[in-house]
Amino acid sequence: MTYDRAFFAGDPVDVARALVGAVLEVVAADGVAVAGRIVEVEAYGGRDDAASHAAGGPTPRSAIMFGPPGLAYVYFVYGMHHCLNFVTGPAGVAGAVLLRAVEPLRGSEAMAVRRALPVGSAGGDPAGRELAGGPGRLCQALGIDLSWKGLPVAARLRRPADAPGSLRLCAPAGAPPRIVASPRIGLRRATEVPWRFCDADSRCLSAPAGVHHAARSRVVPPV
DNA sequence: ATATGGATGCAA
DNA sequence: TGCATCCATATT
Repeated sequence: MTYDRAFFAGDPVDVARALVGAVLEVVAADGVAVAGRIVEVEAYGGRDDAASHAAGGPTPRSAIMFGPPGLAYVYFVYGMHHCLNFVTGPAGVAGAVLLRAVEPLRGSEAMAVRRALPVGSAGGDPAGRELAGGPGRLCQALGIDLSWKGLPVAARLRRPADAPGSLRLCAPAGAPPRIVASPRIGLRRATEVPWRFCDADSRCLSAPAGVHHAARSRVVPPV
């Protein structure tokens, strides 16, 4: 799997499912590099999706969702949190995938510092869920804010090394994850579509897979 | 359960 | 220009 423009040009639901298990590497503005395994995402559509920022057409905030695929869409919510999305679909068709949780792989110390959590194993959170289990936590742990909006997601390593302010995706390692689909979280509208995709075996989810909607959760085959 | 906090978008 | 809303989190 290569995470190039053609990959992101697909349907947000397909892209979301395919992203579970992928490794996200981030070099923040301060030069600190961290990496995490994507364990929870949500798909958002265009005008047809009432819960999408793109419902009702482009606005200054959501216009990027109507543009070319493979760019970061970052927005600010609740006065204190950032959320990271990847734009999907061909230009003219709005869509995005929200990154809701990653499992820390490298740089968990830096993540803990950014999250104002105790560094080291004394915190009693060995799974690291508090580091990046949740869309706002994820952005804080990875050092992502509004200035990242519009940045392309690179599929390959830039040489000799990625410059500060870069996003990169790497193919999953090991066995493919068991993926659970369930309704999206925190929405008031369009709660019926099961467009949240979680690694069923991860302990770093924002909330356990399917707890909110056990009856409407199901294991889905990989893309 | 509730306080927090600022941008966004639409109505007025 | 005002105001309800918002893809959340930490704390009680």
